[in-house]
Amino acid sequence: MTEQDKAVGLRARLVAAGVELLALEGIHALTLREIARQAGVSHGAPRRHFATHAELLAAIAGHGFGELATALGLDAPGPACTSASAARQRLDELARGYLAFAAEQPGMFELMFRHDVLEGSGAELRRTSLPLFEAVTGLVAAIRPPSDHGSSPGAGDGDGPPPTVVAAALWANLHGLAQLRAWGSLRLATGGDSVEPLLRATLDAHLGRDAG
Amino acid sequence: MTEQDKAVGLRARLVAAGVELLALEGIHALTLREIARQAGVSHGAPRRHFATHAELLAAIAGHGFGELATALGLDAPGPACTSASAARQRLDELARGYLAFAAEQPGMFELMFRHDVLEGSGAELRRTSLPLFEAVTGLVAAIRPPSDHGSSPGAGDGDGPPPTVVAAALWANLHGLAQLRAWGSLRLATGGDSVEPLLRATLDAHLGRDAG
DNA sequence: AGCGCGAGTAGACAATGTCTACTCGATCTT
DNA sequence: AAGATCGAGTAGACATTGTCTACTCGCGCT
Repeated sequence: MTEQDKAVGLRARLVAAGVELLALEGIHALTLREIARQAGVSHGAPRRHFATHAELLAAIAGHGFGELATALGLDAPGPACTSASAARQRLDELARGYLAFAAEQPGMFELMFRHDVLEGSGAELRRTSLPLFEAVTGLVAAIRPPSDHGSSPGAGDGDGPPPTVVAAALWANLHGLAQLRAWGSLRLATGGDSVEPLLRATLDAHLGRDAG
Repeated sequence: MTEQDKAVGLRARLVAAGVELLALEGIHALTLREIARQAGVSHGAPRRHFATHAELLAAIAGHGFGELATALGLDAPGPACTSASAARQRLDELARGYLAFAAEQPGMFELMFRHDVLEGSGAELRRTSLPLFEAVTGLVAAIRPPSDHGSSPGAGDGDGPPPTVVAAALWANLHGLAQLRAWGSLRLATGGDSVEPLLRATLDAHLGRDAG
């Protein structure tokens, strides 16, 4: 609405208006016309920058992925976390940050993983979550290094699955926790709505119980 | 459309039309008027049975929960699964059934966990998933019985979290796997789109690696 | 027989996404 | 420097949607 807003271009202004609207009113308020209204332009203006409504929503979701990456500290490369305990602690931070983001910005979190609304633009957005997954994989590998002591792979109670698999399973677990909490199922299941014991059980299950 | 359809009442016919439409066209086709069209009535007819569009969608989702319970064999009480290995095998079945349902009926799975569209009716629907959770909890308890050998709680590498927490974490993990696979993220993360290794890693992580 | 009422119909209304015609101001050409 | 060009935003039309409000019809009841 201000002069500075006008300077940044309508595209960014529309995304900003959508983000604000999403946080304030929820996902149902993200109509094309309402976003245009909030940005102070006519309902036909967004079409110059986004071919369709879904593209605008995808841009808003993209902003959310950027915010998530920032909240998790994935913008800067950061220290390598060589020691296992440091990696474990970093994974604790990442997991808590992920759940906190989902809890504090439920509308944005929901939009980010609504593939029906993102449609074609979903593929590119999915790539945005790749750095997060790679970071988790690296940390998992730091905790459980690929032991090269020559045993045959997959024989009995060996080293367990490779870090990629552990990281994906852990990520899915975190995502499920966030989703079910947003849905209110955890309150029903465990009585309280605290995710803390569930988060601890999840991390312990996938990464081992040794460190905290 | 047939005479028998008319006999079962419009309410059930609308739900059936919605289920069929959801499986065939996806969630975007579930408009009130399209469902009414599919059921062969005017667009005002559903209002006699469902006060609002969301209520009709909630009824369709409820049908989905029933189908899921049937697919998982939760309608009949079934044998108690006293032995740990039998319980573990049953959990394998449940997990695979859950993922299979999400994969085979993606539209229904998505609708079932879209709390924004279920609105007020969500609370009742959430209760529908309670039997599933209780079954998982019981099986987890059968695998890891509450050891009463008197050690102080939470002291070091003891018995781990109670079955309720393990069951909830495992359920969240399965749900996250289903969700991320539906979203297409697993293909990006692990290369292949097979959930089998992820499922195995998940079960092993939460239930221990001893049995298969 | 007359009446009431449940159930479905038809139309109206506001709101939405998309499309098209148009306007206006800046930039570029000759 | 005057006129053409084009990007960017406006305004209106159109089909579709959810909801609301008469209205109609058929069945059972007193």
